[in-house]
Amino acid sequence: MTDVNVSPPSRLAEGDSGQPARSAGAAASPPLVDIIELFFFAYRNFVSDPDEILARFGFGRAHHRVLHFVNRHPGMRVTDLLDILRITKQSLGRVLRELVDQGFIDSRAGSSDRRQRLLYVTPKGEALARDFVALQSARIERALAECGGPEALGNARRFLVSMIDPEDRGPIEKFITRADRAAEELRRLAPGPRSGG
Amino acid sequence: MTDVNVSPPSRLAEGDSGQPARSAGAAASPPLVDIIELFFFAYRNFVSDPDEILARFGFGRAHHRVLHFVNRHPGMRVTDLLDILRITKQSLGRVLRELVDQGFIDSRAGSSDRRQRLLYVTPKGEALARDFVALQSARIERALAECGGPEALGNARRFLVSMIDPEDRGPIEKFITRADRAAEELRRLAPGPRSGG
DNA sequence: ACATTTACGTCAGTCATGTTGACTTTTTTC
DNA sequence: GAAAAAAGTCAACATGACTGACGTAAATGT
Repeated sequence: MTDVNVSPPSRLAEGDSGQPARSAGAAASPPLVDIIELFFFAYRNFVSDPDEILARFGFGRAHHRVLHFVNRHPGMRVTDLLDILRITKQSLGRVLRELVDQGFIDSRAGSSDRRQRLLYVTPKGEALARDFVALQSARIERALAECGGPEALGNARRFLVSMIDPEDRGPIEKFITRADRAAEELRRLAPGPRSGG
Repeated sequence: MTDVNVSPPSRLAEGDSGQPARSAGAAASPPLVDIIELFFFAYRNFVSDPDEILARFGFGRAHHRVLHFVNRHPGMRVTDLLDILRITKQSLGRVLRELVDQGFIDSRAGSSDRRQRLLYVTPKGEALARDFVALQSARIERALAECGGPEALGNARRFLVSMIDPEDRGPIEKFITRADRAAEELRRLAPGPRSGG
């Protein structure tokens, strides 16, 4: 099973087509431990991309997450955000209040149900959210380009989806497609005032 | 499900021919934002796998990281660990002390340089570290199996490596290969009672 | 030999972000 | 009109990061 070459230094750079060694419970270390570690290091770089910008506003990574998801889903309720982030409303409350106070997020009462607070990014908030997406997208683009073929994007997406708990995938994919569709809609209706400013 | 191409599939194909929209604030969202979000959700699931076990010992994720890396690199110095984890020695100190006090990690003075504290997992610590690796490996194996072909592992590895800052890759790859080689060595010398096939 | 540097540890304080639990207000729903 | 839901708030606490200062032992350089 572990006849996957461990020694050649090029192991990481080259994809290797060795077999994954189906022995889930016990041993099976060698070929998968590196994925565990690469995932750790990659994610650490990934989330630290926005740090410098965040620091300029006195924000942390929690602010980034909140801003990102509100930007992706304008008009979302506080409860929706809690479901996505899986934190308590007390934790969210602090961060959200700062974002609202500093004019990055706007919170309006729902029209059909006035108990709800619907969350929107302000233009200022949208600009910041776009900066973050641009930063992280640049890293992903570079990575995909390094991977070569045009199938790299699909491969990465498939892998990441498969890494998610099956029971979480439905909601997450629904969330993503809905947000993408809404963004596309917006782009069609109001083309192009962006990127100029 | 995996072809969440909600928008014109052109973006990535054009990625190289067109300009990569490098300047912050340019357009270019649709196909990459989903990767950003999938990375977030996937990593969250990934790191929460060991939580239940950790809680049984009153440990947190910091303990997991320390134990993992010490297990991977027996005899590593405290400074090495600090370099890898990129935290301060004060932060590491607390966690490390708890792991030593509870008998998961052993800290011996170096023989050639007696200022050094060389870190080793105890049998108890090794068992725990192996549990964590088994848990996370199971998720990765399942994901790779879902991705289909035998090239899925290589694809994932390439993608993750490419997501890492280029200047970090050398040290990280060196670390991983060295650890793999040492582990292989150990397996050859002392074929444990544990390792299945 | 002595000064410097290195490796490690520790005290003291702070910050960011998470947690529980209890409670209120407003509004919708049954 | 009672119950439930959405949101907000207060208080207390845990974790894991941070800075800065200081101490001690051992290696190293001149």
